[in-house]
Amino acid sequence: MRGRDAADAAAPTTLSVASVTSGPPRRERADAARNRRRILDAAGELFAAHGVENVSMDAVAAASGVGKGTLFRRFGDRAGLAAALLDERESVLQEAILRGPAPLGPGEGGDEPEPADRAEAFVRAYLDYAFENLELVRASETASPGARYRIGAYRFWRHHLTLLMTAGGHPPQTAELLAEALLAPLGADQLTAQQAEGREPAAIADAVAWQARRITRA
Amino acid sequence: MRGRDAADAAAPTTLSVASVTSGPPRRERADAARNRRRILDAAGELFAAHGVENVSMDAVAAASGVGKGTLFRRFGDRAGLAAALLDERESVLQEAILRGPAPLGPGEGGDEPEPADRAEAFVRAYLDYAFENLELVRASETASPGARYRIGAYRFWRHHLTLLMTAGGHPPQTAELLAEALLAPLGADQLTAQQAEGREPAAIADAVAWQARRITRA
DNA sequence: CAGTGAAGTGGACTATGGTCCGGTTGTGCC
DNA sequence: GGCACAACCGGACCATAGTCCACTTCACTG
Repeated sequence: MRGRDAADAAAPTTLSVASVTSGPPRRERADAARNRRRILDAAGELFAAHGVENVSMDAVAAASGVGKGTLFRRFGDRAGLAAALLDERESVLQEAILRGPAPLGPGEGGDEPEPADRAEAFVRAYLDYAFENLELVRASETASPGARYRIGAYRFWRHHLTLLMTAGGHPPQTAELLAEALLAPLGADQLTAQQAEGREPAAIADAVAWQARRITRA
Repeated sequence: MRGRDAADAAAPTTLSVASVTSGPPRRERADAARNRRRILDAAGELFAAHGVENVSMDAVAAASGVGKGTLFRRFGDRAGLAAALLDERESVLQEAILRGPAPLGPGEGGDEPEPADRAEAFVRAYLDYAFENLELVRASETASPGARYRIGAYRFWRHHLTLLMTAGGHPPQTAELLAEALLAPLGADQLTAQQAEGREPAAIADAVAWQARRITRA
């Protein structure tokens, strides 16, 4: 991609998964907006009907009544498309983390929740979200190697956990490394593999949540 | 692939990365053996010269003087080829874990090393290995989504860590989940991303090693 | 040493993600 | 209204992973 569209767009409070649907700096042309909607709608239906893995980008383009070039121009690549589809549900979670009630969010002023509690709550909330949208999340993370770490949302999760780790008593450098280490088992590929092995989401959540508590306190 | 070669082969003590180079149940035909060597040699050179990412399977086939069909028949896919190339160095590590001196291995009979010490030693040894062969390991893990978890070696690492976790006092179910969670930040993709972000291998090792200790004890 | 069939071979073929660019169209400005 | 130009469009095009299968070769057997 020559990466114009997919790259620009503002930097809102919540780091959108791909910063695609948020308001662009200069208003988007009407035909472009129309095509975006069409693509998103068509992709949503196709994915729901046949499973994300089984839908080619060609198919999405065809079903949207749009050329392949347009599709890629708007979303960059397969991961970008998946990310855009995820965007809305994901920012709900981000919102809850930033401003929601404790322990997931900071809660009302006064009684600060424990970092370990917040970390555990985050892990559980994230896993709920991820398992509910597993195919899509996976597509957004594994389209190309390293895609996961480039997504805006990853930065958000990492930043959040880094803050919690710091609050837990870790020095800044270490905090970020630990945040990353804690995020690793939440990768969609890992979750998919575990699920394929017959592991229950609840069991996974328990294990990672325990780990999160344990790690948070220095 | 119709998966004959890449799938069969015996199950030796050390689970080879792809069980490709170990002795097959029925002796391999001479021409096949010769081609395998050719391919491995050519691939090794090409990878070293241009970087794993920049070498297409076509190029490997051409440089080996072998048809593409042969290449894929023997190694299944890109990941399989990378795995075969890794096989030797990797089984050195496995050997050290199974029978080497403490704390990485079990040591001489008598003074059993602490599980936490062994877990830390494993993490550090594995990271040494992984960083030294990062491109290849990455290719073996990310050629197709989920490839990592299908590789024989992954099972080996997981089994080893599961044992240590159990020894650390965790119930079996949890132990395996924690092993998996601890393996996650050792994924080549993750390591590559961290490195790209300017993180030092030593710092990463310290963080994950600390985490390993912390997690091992129930 | 010839016969036999399993194992092995190679390259044409398919599928698909992603790129390119000549032509079109919407928008702000005079 | 009409001009100018950036933004946008679409589909031909390319590269590459992986599949298929008609044909060849090895190694064992009588």
